[in-house]
Amino acid sequence: MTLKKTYHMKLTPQRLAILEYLEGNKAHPSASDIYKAVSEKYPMMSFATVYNTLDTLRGKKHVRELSIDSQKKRFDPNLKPHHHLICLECRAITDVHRNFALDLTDSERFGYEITGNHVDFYGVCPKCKRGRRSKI
Amino acid sequence: MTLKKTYHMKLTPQRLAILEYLEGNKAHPSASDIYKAVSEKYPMMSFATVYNTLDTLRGKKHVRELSIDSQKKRFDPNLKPHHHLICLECRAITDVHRNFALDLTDSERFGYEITGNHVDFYGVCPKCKRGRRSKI
DNA sequence: TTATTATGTTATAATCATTCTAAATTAGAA
DNA sequence: TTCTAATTTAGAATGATTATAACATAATAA
Ligand SMILES: [Mn+2]
Ligand SMILES: [Mn+2]
Ligand SMILES: [Zn+2]
Ligand SMILES: [Zn+2]
Repeated sequence: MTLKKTYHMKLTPQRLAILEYLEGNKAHPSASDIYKAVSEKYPMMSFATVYNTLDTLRGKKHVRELSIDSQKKRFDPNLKPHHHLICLECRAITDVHRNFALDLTDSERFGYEITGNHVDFYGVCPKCKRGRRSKI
Repeated sequence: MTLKKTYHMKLTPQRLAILEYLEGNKAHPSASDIYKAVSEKYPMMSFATVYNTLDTLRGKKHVRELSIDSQKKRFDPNLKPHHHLICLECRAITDVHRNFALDLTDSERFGYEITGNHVDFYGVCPKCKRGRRSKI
C-alpha cells in the first residue's frame, strides 16, 4: 500500500518492473535502455508500455526528462535539483550536486518569468580518456 | 573570394541561401525551419541539402547544434560562447551573453576532463505570459 | 577558356525514436 | 466477487534524420 501512496497510480507488474529498474539508477537511461533491461526479466513487456509509463511518471514528477542527448530522450529518477557532466565521446552522464546561484539581471531576462536553470558540463570521461591513450 | 576564405567549402547557390538565412538569425531554427524559409526563395532546394549543409557547417564550426529541444535539433550561427533562456510553452530560445565562472572541484569532476559548459534557463516568455492572461 | 574531377545536389528509400490506435486485459473500488 | 475505468499490447503511423546512387557543378589547372 505504501507504494501506491507514493506514486498515485495503478501499480501493474510492468510499472513495478520499470520503477524497480529506475530506483537509484544513475545512468540516465533512454526508453530503449529501459525496455532492454526490463524485458529481459519480464518478456511480456511492450515498448509502448515503457513510453506510456515514462509519460505518466513524468506527469506525476517522478522522473525528469532530459534533452541532453539529441538522439533520444533520457530519463532521470533523481529528483533532487542537480546538474550534469556529459562525456562528448560516449554520452555518459554523471550527476553534479551543487547549487549554483545563477541569477539573470532584468535586462538579461527579456521579460521572461524564470522558473529554473540547468547546467551541462561537457568533457571526456575517464574511461574514454583511457581509450584514447591506447589508440595513439 | 572573401566568403570562400571564410567558409573553406564550395559555395553553391544552395549553401549561400542557407548561410544568408542563418546570418544574424537569433531564432535558433531547426532544419525544417531553414528548409521552409529557404525553399520559398529557392524552390529547387532539397531537404537533404539542408541537412548536408548543416552537417558541413557544424563540422567546420560555423554553427552550433543545440540539443535543447528533444523533438528536433536546433542550430545557432552565433559562435560567441553564450547561454540560453528557453520558453517552456512555445520553445522560443533567447541568448544570454554572460560569462558564468562555473568550476567544478576535483571531487565533482569524477576524473572527467572538462572542456566547457552551458547553462539553460527555463521560464515563460513575455508573449506566452500575455497569452495566459487572456485565457483566464 | 575549356576540360576534368572531386564535391555537392537531388529524389527517394531507409532508419530510428516516438506516438497513435483499437482490441484485450486487469488493478482496485464497490 | 463483480464491475469498470485504466492499462497493456501489437502493430501501424508519424516525424526527424540519414543513406543511396544517379546527376549536376564549382573550382582547379592546362
Ligand atoms: Mn541526473
Ligand atoms: Mn544562441
Ligand atoms: Zn566517455
Ligand atoms: Zn513562449
